[in-house]
Amino acid sequence: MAQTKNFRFEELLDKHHLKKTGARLRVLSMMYSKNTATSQPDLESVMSDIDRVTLYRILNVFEEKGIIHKVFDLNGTANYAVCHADCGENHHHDEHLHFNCTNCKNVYCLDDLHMPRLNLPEGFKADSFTLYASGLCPKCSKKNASSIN
Amino acid sequence: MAQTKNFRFEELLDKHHLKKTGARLRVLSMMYSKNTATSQPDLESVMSDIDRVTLYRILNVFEEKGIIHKVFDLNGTANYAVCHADCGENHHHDEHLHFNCTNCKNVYCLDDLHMPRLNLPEGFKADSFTLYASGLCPKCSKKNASSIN
DNA sequence: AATGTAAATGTAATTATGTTGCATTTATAA
DNA sequence: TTATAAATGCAACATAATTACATTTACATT
Ligand SMILES: [Mn+2]
Ligand SMILES: [Mn+2]
Ligand SMILES: [Zn+2]
Ligand SMILES: [Zn+2]
Repeated sequence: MAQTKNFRFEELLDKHHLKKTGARLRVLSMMYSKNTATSQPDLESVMSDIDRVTLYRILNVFEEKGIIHKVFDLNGTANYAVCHADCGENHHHDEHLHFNCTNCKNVYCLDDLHMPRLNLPEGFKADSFTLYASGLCPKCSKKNASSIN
Repeated sequence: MAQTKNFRFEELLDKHHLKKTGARLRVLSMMYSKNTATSQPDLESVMSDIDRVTLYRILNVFEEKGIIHKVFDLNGTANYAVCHADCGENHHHDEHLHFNCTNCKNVYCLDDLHMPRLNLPEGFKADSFTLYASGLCPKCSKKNASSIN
């Protein structure tokens, strides 16, 4: 039931010493219910009753706490996805592939795809990597195959 | 001398059937003179006499023609860099590492670093990849090492 | 249960980024 | 030289994001 479901997010907010407000619970609920990232514009239109500034502040504090991470899609639009790795306050470890479907515009975090180790040119000291790919997601490539026009 | 230098860019514009205008030559000259990408805000402030809209249009047409490519840095800011691969009209092949220095904010295109082949989960059909890394560039890591406070 | 307070939200204003439509200018082909 | 398509400039608009400050609310403490 809905109550049990929300309890999980209340615990999460508690853990990070954040007050349990309706807006925060709704943002968490929405982001955790999908297997793709959520764009800022989508969040804004879905939660149009919540003030835009509040939304930005919620997203920022969630990112700081390591609850979500930001990823820009091919158009430079900010998208947000829940962190699965052991992310925490100012410690993000979201080194996975971000797949951007050119058809449905969804951004998928492909966590299980471990980052290939590579040796940078002399002098460069990397502390984080992100891999981007674009193309067709499973749903869209299937649709595409059936509609051979 | 300056005349010889500019001749190279005039040829480039010719090749792509673009008119040789002062604004375009200046943009080319600036981007080719650096070994890092140039941010849109930087371009705008350096070329403040050129209209903002004109600048956007120049960048867009250069990108379409395969002269430059766009890359978003860690803050989602648009940066532009010259294409070295065999890019052309609507054919980009800039599948290299983009290194974003967290200190000087410069974006480096590390062309020689070829993309590692990786197998995506069932159903995903990728047609382009980009690898991002962030950390310290050679200059900044050197500076950092000497100033142990 | 009442209350004090820091945290969170709302509101208004401002800045940055990017686009569109239209008038004017200019590069260049003829 | 001239005609014209291409390029630029300008005004208006749209969206994204931030800042400052006033108000409300969650929640710890009494
Ligand atoms: Mn991700
Ligand atoms: Mn590049
Ligand atoms: Zn798709
Ligand atoms: Zn640097």
